[in-house]
Amino acid sequence: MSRTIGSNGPKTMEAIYAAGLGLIYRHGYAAMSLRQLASEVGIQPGSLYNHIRTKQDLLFSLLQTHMETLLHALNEALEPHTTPEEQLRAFVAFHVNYHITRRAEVFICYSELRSLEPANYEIIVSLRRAYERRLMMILAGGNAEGAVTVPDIPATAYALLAMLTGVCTWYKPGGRLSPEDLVALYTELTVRAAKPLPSLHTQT
Amino acid sequence: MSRTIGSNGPKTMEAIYAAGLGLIYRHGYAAMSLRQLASEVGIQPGSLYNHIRTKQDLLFSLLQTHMETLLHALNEALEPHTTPEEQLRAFVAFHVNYHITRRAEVFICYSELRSLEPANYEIIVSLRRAYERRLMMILAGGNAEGAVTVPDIPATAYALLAMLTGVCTWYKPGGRLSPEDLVALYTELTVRAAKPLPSLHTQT
Amino acid sequence: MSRTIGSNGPKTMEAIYAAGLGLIYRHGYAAMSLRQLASEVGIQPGSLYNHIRTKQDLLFSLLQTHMETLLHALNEALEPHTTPEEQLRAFVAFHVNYHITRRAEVFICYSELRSLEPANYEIIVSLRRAYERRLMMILAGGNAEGAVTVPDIPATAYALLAMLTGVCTWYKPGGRLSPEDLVALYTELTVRAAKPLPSLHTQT
Amino acid sequence: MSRTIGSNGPKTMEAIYAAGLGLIYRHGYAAMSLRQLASEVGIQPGSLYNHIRTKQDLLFSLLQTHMETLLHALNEALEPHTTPEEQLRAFVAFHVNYHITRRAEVFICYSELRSLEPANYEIIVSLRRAYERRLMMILAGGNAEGAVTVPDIPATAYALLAMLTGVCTWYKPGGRLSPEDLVALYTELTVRAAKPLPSLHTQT
DNA sequence: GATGAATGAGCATTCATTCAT
DNA sequence: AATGAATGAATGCTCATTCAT
Repeated sequence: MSRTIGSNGPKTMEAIYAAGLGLIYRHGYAAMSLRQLASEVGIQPGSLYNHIRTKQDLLFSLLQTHMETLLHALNEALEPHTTPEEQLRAFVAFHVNYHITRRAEVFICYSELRSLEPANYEIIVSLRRAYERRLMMILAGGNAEGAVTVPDIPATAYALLAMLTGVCTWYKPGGRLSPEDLVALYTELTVRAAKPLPSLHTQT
Repeated sequence: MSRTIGSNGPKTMEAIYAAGLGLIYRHGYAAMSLRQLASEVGIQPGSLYNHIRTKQDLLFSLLQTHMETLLHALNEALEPHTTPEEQLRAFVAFHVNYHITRRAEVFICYSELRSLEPANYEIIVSLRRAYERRLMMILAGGNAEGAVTVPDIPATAYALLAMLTGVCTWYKPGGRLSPEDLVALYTELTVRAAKPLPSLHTQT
Repeated sequence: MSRTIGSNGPKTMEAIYAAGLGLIYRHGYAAMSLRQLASEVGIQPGSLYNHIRTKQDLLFSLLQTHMETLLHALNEALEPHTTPEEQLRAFVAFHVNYHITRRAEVFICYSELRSLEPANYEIIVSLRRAYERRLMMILAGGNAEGAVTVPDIPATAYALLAMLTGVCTWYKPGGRLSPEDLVALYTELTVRAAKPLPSLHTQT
Repeated sequence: MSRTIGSNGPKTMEAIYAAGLGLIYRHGYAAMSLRQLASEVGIQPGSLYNHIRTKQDLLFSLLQTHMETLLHALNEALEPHTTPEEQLRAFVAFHVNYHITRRAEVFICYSELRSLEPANYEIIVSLRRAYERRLMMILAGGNAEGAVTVPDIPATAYALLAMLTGVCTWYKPGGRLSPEDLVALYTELTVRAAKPLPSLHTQT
């Protein structure tokens, strides 16, 4: 009803990204219609195309921005740490904190990979591999020093990442456990899993 | 003019479920069209309605059948075991084996919950909670006995389930690691995570 | 309002072709909307797709059917005739008669060539070349015998075809001139143009 | 932010007409979008409206300018000639030369008549009728003097015009035949068609 | 004179579903 | 149990046009 008039440029763009992120998170890319999106933003469907090229492009931008921000933030978080165990703890703390504050981005970055066209898929997947490699290198460093001992580095990395990322699916802000609790919990589980049980090894 | 070849009779139903499972797994429920499904089955779209009531019904049947089969199989797998650690190992072995052989069912059972209508959603989620409770009870039993010591039972259960279920997303049959290797690996990681690091506790 | 129900197969198909032909003739391919077409046929827009694959396909089918029918009919019309002048007269009579009874088909076959996708374009253009070649061969036969003398066979053929086809743009059934009058007129003009002016040649 | 480069000032108008002519010629009025046009001109779609009132107006201006220029040029070309045969030859030479140098204008002036709104249509069609009347009056003058003898003046005029105008559809600059060749060819064909075959008439 | 963001209508096409046969 | 033709709503996207800046 209330007709907005005149240039509204960058605000509209941000609103589209924000609303698009939420809709894809809640309903999925295929199930989100651009009419819904436009209506949440408060413009007509056709007007979306002053800001995005296609629906696919919106998804790709969302994922790419997220992955690049994530990688950059990870690098900053790991920088000060030198020993494998410190790095592992820093990784867990960073991952959990980042993932519970950006649940939507993280979630769609896993769930909507299949909605990407092949060329876009390759780009996002290679960014994700770079992220996974950081964890693998930490584990490898630990294995080398003996501070950390994991059975199979890639498989363990995938297992730990799945565990840590899973927090997104059940964490709700304001719930029983605070972010700090979660970081403590996941750090404990990860560090345990990454170290051999001394008794077992002593006995062997 | 007359009867076109294609699947017929009771086989059609099975073919619809099998093709539907694959399509939802690969493309997602919203992105799968009943025309695609019919064409994979070898019938006309209208003919689907001799076998299913609606698209939603097909999804629900797939998930419900999966969850009930899963729960039943879990009960059988846990039955012979009595101590918490044995039960935990049995749970991991069962979960990993089952999940890597039914990757599609397992995957859509997580990813397509949001595509369920509210009534159907409640039914599936409560089945899933029953499954999760089994793990929580094992952990609780372990904590009670001291054989296993986890910081927060529900949170640990979710973390472990996420880790174990994650195997579906990267396991490919015929890959570097055999199912037995995976069971061994995940058992090791789970048991480590579920037991305190003696050094820590000795020192405290 | 009045809902037509049940199978109406081949009739609908014919109605789509007939209405499509008329709409493309009157408004042009680009300016014809499938909504218009559906409404002329008396069905919903989506129902068109039970009969045609795409809008482009409809255009192509119309043109291809026309060109193949035209070529076939020309062959029949020319068959009984043997001398170049007889063949030329038969060609003119056939062309004029056919073109004033199928004005729409003929018109769109010229005007909508540019609306065809490349692959379809090639097919239609090669059919049209086959038609033009028939006239060129008649002229060549005449030149050889001396019964007919034209300056440049391809250019003359194009000129005559343009002249003869032009009848479509101004002929209206029931007008001042009957089809027979037109055939007589165009035959006279064509035969005159195809024969040298004796005076000119005597003098040279 | 500030002023974008691109065409500016009075040149923009010319660029719009030139690009519009080419686009309508190649794709047709309905199939040409103002976005395409703007992009060829190097401005934004909205900026077009500083120069044209509507898309329809652009088409009308193009056709009106063409027709008025054409009529004026014809008058100049015919002025020096007095006998019907001289006038007929002058008409053919003018028409062919003009049409092969302004193929686009000529083509759209026939093909896009139907895209004109009724009021605009009437104006253009009446200009075209004035052009056709010039040829009819030449033929009538010839018939009166006996120098030229055609069966039915309007029909013959339409036939000849169609033949002469057809040159646009197949002439390509730099092809096998030069403009002079074409003028000679079309003059020959026209003069032949406009004169009776003496032999026929002697025998009758 | 140009921009960029907006509108509202319209586009070709696809969808889940129905139903007479 | 299957078909094929239909529906009506929805899809992503494009259109000519407007207008504050």
